Amino acid sequence: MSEEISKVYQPSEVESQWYTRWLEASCFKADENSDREAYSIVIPPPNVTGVLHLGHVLNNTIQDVLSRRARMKGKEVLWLPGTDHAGIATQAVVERALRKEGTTRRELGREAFLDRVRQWKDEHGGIIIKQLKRLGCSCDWDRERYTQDDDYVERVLNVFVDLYNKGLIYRGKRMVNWCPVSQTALSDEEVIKRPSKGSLYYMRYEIVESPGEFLEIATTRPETLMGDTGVAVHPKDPRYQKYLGKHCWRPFPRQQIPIVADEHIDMEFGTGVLKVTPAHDKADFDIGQRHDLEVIDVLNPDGTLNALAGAEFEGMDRMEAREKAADKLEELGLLIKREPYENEVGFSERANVPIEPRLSLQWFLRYPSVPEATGSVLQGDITFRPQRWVKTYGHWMENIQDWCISRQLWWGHRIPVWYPKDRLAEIQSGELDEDTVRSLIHVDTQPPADAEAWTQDEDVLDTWFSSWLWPFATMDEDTRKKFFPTTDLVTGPDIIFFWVARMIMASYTFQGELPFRNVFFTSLIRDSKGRKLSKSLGNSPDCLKLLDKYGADGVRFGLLRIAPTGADIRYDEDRMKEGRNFATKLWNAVRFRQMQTPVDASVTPAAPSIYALDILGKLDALEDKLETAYQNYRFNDIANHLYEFFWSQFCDWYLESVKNDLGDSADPAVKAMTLETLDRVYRRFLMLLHPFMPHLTEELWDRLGFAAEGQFLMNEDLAATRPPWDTQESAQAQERAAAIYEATGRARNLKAEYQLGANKAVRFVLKPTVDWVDEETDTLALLIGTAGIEVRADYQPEKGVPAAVTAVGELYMPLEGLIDVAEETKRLEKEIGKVTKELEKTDKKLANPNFVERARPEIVDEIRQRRTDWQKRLEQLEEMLGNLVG
RNA sequence: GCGCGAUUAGCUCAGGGGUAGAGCGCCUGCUUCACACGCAGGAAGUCACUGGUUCAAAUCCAGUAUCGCGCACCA
Repeated sequence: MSEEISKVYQPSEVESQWYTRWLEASCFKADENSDREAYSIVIPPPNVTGVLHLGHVLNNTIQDVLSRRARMKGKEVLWLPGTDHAGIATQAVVERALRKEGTTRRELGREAFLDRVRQWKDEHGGIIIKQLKRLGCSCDWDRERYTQDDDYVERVLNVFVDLYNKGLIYRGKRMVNWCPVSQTALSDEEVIKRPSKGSLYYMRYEIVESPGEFLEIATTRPETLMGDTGVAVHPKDPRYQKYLGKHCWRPFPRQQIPIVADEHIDMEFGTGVLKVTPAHDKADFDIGQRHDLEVIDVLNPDGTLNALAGAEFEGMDRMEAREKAADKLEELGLLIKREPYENEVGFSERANVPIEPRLSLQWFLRYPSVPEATGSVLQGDITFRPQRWVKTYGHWMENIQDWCISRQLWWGHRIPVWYPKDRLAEIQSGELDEDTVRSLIHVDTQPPADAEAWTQDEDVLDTWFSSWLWPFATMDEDTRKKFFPTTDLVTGPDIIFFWVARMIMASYTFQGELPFRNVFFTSLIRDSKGRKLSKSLGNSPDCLKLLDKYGADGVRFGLLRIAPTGADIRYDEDRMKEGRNFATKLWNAVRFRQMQTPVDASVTPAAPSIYALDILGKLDALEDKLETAYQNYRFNDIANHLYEFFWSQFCDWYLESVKNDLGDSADPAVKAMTLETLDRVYRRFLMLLHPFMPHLTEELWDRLGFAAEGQFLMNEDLAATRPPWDTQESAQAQERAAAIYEATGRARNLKAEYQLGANKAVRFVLKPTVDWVDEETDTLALLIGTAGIEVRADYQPEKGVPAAVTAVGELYMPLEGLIDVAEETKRLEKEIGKVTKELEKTDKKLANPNFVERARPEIVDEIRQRRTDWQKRLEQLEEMLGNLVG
C-alpha cells in the first residue's frame, strides 16, 4: 500500500510477466481426459512465415475472448494453434530472394530449392506465433501443428489416394486459370475480377469466297488473333446469314478460317461477330469443341508469344504484343478503330497480373459430400454469423465446379502419383482415355517398389488441399474424441469458399460429421478513408508498434469495441487510444481502492446504502447483458457494456458517492459496508473483463489480494460466485439513487450556467417532493460539490433565485449577487418551452381515440404516466415563473 | 445482368414500431486529495428519397438514388 504506484498503467511491465506465469502454470493446456464439457477452436493457421497484421489481431483476440470466457464458464478448453506452409506465397518470396542473387529455382534444382525454402522457414517462421503470444492468446502451444508435419503430410496424401480410389480425383486436359508469373494453374477462387481499362479494337477480316467483302470484328485481345481458328456469329443474325459456311482470311499468319454459327454469340455486342481463339479463352474453347476447330496455342507459359505467333512476335510479352498486333492491322488497313473500353479482367490474386486461360493437363477433384455440406448450413446445424453468409455459401455450393488441385510449384505436398517412364510421353500428351491412364499409373502414399522405372508427378497440391483437413487432421484420436467437432470457428468471409466450405465437405467425408457448430465471420478492416488495408498502400498499421504503444490489452479492447456486427469495420488508431485510456481508468480506480484502509473484519458492516444496492444491481444487470451478448457473438456490445458500466456507472457515480464514507471520520460500519461493496464490484468486474483485458485484470486481481495461493484470475469460475439478490429492495434503491443522480445533474447544470466552478461550495435549498430525501442530502451535496443542502418545505425564495425542478423536489441556489430576474425568467421559459412541447406530444396521443382503443394497454398507461409527469413538472416551473414575475 | 449489404450528430458507428443513442471531435469551465490517458457542463440529427401498412414508422413493406461486396464466359 505504501509503494508509489504510477498514475498510468504501464503494460510493458505487466503483460509479458503474466503471460510467462500462465505458461509456467500450464493454464492453456487442454486435457482430453477431463470430465468438463468440451469447448474447442482450431486457429485459422496463418502463413508460417507471415507477420501479424490487424486482421490477425482482431481474429485471434476474438478467439481468445471465446476461449477465456469458456474456461471461466467451467469448460475444458482446447484452442489449437498452428501454421500453414502457404505454397505459392512462400515459394514466391524465396524465388524473389533467389532472383536477387541472380539465380532461379530451376538452376538450383528441386531438392536444393526445397532446402532453401526450409531454411528460410527456419529463419523467418514462428515470428507470428511469438506475436500471437504477445497478444495474450491462450492457445495450447504444446499442440501447435504445421501443415508440413510428417503425420499431417501423411494424412494429406492418404486423402488424395482415397479420393482417387473413389474416382473423385481425376486428371484431365482442361482450360485452367494460368498465372504467367507464378507459372502455375490456379483454382477459380484464386482469380479476382477487376475492372480494367483497355481498348476495344474493331478490325476486319476479308471473306475468302467474296474478295472485297469484310466481316467486322470487335476484340479486346488482338494479340491472340494468330491463334484464331474460326469466326462465329449468332445463327439467327440476319446480317451474316449469307456468310455461314464460308471462310475468311486470318491476316497473320495468313490462313483461311471457317465462319460458324453459335448460340453463344451476343448479337448486341460489338459487331455481333466473335473471333474464336480456342487456346486462349474458355468460351472460345467450348465453341471450338462444338465446331471441331483447331487449337493453336500462341503463348508460352510465362505470357510471352511463341513461334506460332510469327517471328516478329516471338518472345514478346502479351501486353506489348497487343499494341503491336493492332499496329500491324492498321498497317494492313484492317483496323477500323480503337475504342476506350473497360471490362472485368481476372487477375492472379498472388502475383497481381491478368491470368491467362490455358489448356493444360491438371488434377481435379469432384467435391465429395456436397449435399451434406450444403444442408448442414442451410438447415442450421452449422450456424453462420452474420447469417447472411448462408445465402452466399448456398449459392456457391449449388454451382460448385470441380477443383483444380494441382500446382506447378515445388513447395508443398507433392502429388503421390508415379508414371512408368516408358509410357510417360503418352500419358503426358493427355490423349489417352481415363481408364487407360488409371491402369498405367501408380497412386499411393508410397512409391512403387521398382522406383527407378517410374517418375513421380512434378506437381504439388494446392495449399487448401491440406488446410481443408485442418479441424481434424490436427488432432489424434483421443483428442478428437473429446474436442471434435469443434465449437467455434472464427475467420474472414473472404475465405468462405477457399476454406470454410471445403472443411465442411472434408469433415463429412472423412469424419462423418460437421467440423464446427458455429462460424463467426469477422469483417474486412478498412482504413479511416474506407480503403482496404494493404502493404502497397502503406495504410496497414505496424501491429507491434501498436502493441508497444497501447499495450496488448488496450489494442484488444479498442478493436473489440468496433468488432464487426456485419459490415466492414474502419480502423482508426484513436480506438486503440480509447482502449489504453480505459485500461488506465481501471488502473486508477483500483489505485483509489488501494489507498483506502484494508477491511476491518471486527466491524459489522452497516446495511447497504441505496448507492451500494444500486451499483450491485447494475452489476447484476451487466452480467445478464453480457451473457446475452456472448450468446449472440456481439463482441462490440460486450465491450461497450463493460466500458459503460465501469466508467459511467461505477466511477462517475458510485465511486463519487462514497468518498465521504471512507475517510477516518466516517462511521466504521458504513466504511466497512462501503469497502465490502467496492471489493465486490472489483472482484466481479475483473472476472467479467478478463477475457477482453487478460493481463491487466490478472495484475489487478493480484494487487487487490483476490488471488488465492497458486491460483489465477483466468481460472476463476464465474458461476460459483454470483450472489443471490433481494430484487425488491434493490429496485427501490435503484429508483432512489437515480433520483439523487438526476437532481445532481440539474444542480451541476445550475452551477455551470452561473459560471460557478464545479467545486465551488454554494448554498442550496431543497423544497422536497419525496419523504426520504433527508437521509441522502449529504451524498447529494457531495455529488453536487457543495457544502450542504438545506431541506425546507416552507421555503419562500426571493425573486430571481436560480432554481430547478428535480426528481426529489424544487432546488434553489440562493446566492448573493446572483439575483437576476431577467436571466432567470429566460432560463425558466426555455425549460417551460421544452416541457410544453413534450406535454403536447402526449396530449395529442391521448386525444386520439384510435390510440386509446387500439394501442396495447401498457403503452397507453405509460403515455398517461408520462403526461402526468410532464404536467407536474410544468406546474412547478410555472409556479416558479409566477413567483418571479408576480 | 442476378444476389447481398449499407445510407442515423462534424467523423466512426450502435439501435430498431410507442421520449433519437455511444465514442471521438467541437465549445465552456476545472491542477476537486484515483485518474488531464482526467472531471463537470454544453451545442449538435427532416434517422438518404418517394409511396404504402399501422392508432403510431427512423424502425416493417415496396420502389428510387448513391456507395460497397459477391456471383455471372458479353468477346
